[in-house]
This record gives sequence, structure tokens and C-alpha cells, in this order.
Amino acid sequence: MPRPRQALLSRQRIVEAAAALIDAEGLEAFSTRRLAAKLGVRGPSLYNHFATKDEILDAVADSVTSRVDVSFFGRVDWREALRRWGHSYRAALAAHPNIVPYLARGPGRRPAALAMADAVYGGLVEAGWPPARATHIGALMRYFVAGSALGSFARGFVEDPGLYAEQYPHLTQAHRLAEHQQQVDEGAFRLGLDALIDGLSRTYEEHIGPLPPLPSAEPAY
Amino acid sequence: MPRPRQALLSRQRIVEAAAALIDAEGLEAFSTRRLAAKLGVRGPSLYNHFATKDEILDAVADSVTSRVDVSFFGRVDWREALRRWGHSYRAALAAHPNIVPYLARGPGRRPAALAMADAVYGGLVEAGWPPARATHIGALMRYFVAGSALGSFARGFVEDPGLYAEQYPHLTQAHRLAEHQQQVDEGAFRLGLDALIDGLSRTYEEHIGPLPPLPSAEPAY
DNA sequence: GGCCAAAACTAGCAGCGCAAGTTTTGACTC
DNA sequence: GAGTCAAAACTTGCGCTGCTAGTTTTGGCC
Repeated sequence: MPRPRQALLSRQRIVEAAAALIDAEGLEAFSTRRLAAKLGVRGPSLYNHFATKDEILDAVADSVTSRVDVSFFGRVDWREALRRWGHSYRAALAAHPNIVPYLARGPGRRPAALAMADAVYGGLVEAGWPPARATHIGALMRYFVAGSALGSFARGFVEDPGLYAEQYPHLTQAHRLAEHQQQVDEGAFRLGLDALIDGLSRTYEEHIGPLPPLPSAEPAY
Repeated sequence: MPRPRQALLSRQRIVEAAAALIDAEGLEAFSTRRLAAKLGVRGPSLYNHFATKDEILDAVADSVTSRVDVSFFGRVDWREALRRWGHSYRAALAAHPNIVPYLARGPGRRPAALAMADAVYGGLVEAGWPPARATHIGALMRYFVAGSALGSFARGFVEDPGLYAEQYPHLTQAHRLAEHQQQVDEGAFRLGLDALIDGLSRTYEEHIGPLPPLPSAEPAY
């Protein structure tokens, strides 16, 4: 087939199909030929729109990042901003866990990732954090969120009671973790995020200054 | 070459060479043929010792995990145990960052990973944490450590001042992050780990009971 | 109406994981 | 000591991979 009257492909169509393929089958199963087949086209046609496979992955990664909400930095108390950002960030990544290892390479030249870093860093500095500490907080939040979205903790345990019973005296119930996967993973994330922000608040009070009381309820235990 | 008088390969030799290759060139560049070449052998010979490529990766992953120290769980205060474990865990993973995405799939059936989970969970329950919370703490620590070892935050920013100057008002210094990569990444990890443990301590006091004072110094700011 | 870039194609390269079958060696059994 | 068998290397080959090169047709612009 030579050039068709109506273009079959577009960057957006490719990115959407790529994201769907990665979600469904994982990063390793994602190949240019399989992606092309999904789009009704032969492999090399993709190279009319992207220079390399990595460029496609970059575009998918940035479309995921673009769904993270950072609008509240500079608008609400930094603790609350961090909390909302954390949840939004995790939700965006957990919706596409298979590209998280790729995302974790850092912002590179991806505009959405850079815009997110800009908003977070700016908001923290404005809130009184020294620049070096603002950098650290942005980094440690990425560590925690990326780690939590990278792969389920609960699903990492095999559903085979016999495996644990013998050798691992405290893991006799581990085979049931997969049943409660979402509660375990989300509960752990919430506990960690609340603890993190709580701990950072104390650091702030010790080294920077008093914090206003937060109107919101206590973190759920 | 038929069967040699002295076996050229062994599981241990393969695992060591595989770890070195992954460290040097990354998970994607790691292939059975390249690994075999490094060992002075043709690709398929590896299959006399491992059934699949994944089985080799499993063995590499477990050898990394086996270097994490969990000996202090049940022997020192849980806060101190968590702190030491966190640092040991991160050091082990950061020494081989390229296999972290593979490791993050969870313990599976790898003995070192299961032994680590067993020690941590047992120690936390013994310290008074309810079982569900002990699970959460194990999970959130893995999130944080794996995220921090997965990829440098600092190196994720391109060393190109021009990229940031125009569009990202707060990132004018981001191009210099790579210079201070280790300080940034380790500083962020330390700040986060201390905050995490601090926050968890308050949760403990609120819901479980009083904590003894810790003899060690305050966390460095 | 002529020209050129765009967007599809086919063919092909070097490398991939791994299965199948071959050969030689070493250890064990009688 | 002879016979047997598994172990550990090999070669060959399949279908897959990312990507390059060159081809054909189309549509928009001057």
C-alpha cells in the first residue's frame, strides 16, 4: 500500500495504541510490529512519525505524567499540596504500572515531567523550604510514588500456602495477600504518605518556623 | 566443542557474570548470547544450568537481596531496626540499580527475599504493630527503597541550561543537579527515611502506646 | 501543471530466546 | 574392566525484534 488518501497514523493515535498495548501486555511484549499491527499497518510505517521506539515510549510516558495534578502548589499549605500531589501522582502512575520503570529514568526532555518538577519545586521554595531541601522533597516523593506504582507489593507473594508454611514462620498468611491486593497497596501508600508529610512537618518546625494548624481531619489510621 | 574435561560453567559463575553484565550495560542489553560470550561459551550452553533467561535473572535478583541485613529485627528498637534496614536495603539495591525493576516484582519464590520479608514482618509484629500495619510498613519501605534505587533523581535532569531557562522558571539550576548526583539522591533518601520513621513513631504513640526514648542522636537535617 | 514532501509499502540485516538434536566426557554399576 | 547413562558442551534453525534503504503513490503548494 502506497500513501493512502487519508493518513492512517498520527502521533496521537500511535501514543494511545502504544499505551493500551503496554497496559495490556507489558513493556517487554511491546514491539513496533505488534503496535503497528494493532493500528492496521506494517512496522516501519511508525518511523514516519517517530524516529525510534524510545521516542514513542517517551511520548507515552509524558502523556501519563500530564495527568498528574500539581495545580495546588502555591495555592494551599505545602503539606496539603504534597498530600494531594502524592495521591494524584500515584493514581496516574498506577493506572499504567508497566511504563513506570521507563518513567523513573527522570524527566529528561519531557515537557509534562518538567512542568511538574517546576511546579513542585517552586511551591516548596515559596513555602519556605531551602532550595536544597525542596529538591530533596521532590526526589523523595518521586521515590515513594514510583516505588509504590512500580509493582504491587501484595501480588508479589505467591498464592501457595505450602511455600511459606515450612521455612518462614511469620509468613503463614502471606499467600492470602493477593486477595486483598488493593487494600494492602493503597493502605501502605496512605500510611507512608501521611507519615512522610508528618515527619517533614516536624523537620520544618524545628529548622524553619512554626506551621499553621491544618483545617483538615487527622490522617486515617 | 563437546563436553569438556572440566565444566566451563556453573550456576555461580553464570550468576556473577550476569550481574556484572547487567551492571555494566543494563537490563535491555543483557542477552543470553552476550552473557555466554563473556563466559567463553555459546548461547545455548547456559540452558544446561538454567531453564530460562528469567531463571538467571531470578538468581541474580536473589543474590542482591541476600546482601540486605535484617539481623537487627527483634534485637533493637523497631525504629532503629527500620532505619538500619532501610539503609542496608538501599545500599544493596543501589549497587545494582539495573535489576531493580525486576526485583520490584516481589519476592516470588526467591528465598532471600522471603527471608527478608519474614524477618521484617516478624520484628514489627513483635514490637507491637498490628499484623495489617506490619504488612503496610514492609510494603511502604519497599516502595521507598525501590523507588530510590530505581534511578537517580538527579541524573534524570538533562545537563542543558538552555532547556530550562525559557519555560520552567524555577528550574534554572536543574542542569547542575547531575554534578551533585550522589549528595542529592542520598540526601533525599535520608530525609525521607527519617521523616517516614518519625511519622510512623507518632502513629505508634497515638494508637498503640508510648515509645521509649531513642539513645541515638537526632536525625541530621 | 510541476514538484516535493508525506506516508504507506517491501526487502533485508543483525541480533534475540530458545528448542532440537549431536558429540564427547566422566561417573557409576555389574 | 565393560557397559550404560547423564552431563555439558556444541550446531542448526525458527520466529521474533528494532531499524535502514529504497519504492510507490498521494496531496498540497507555487
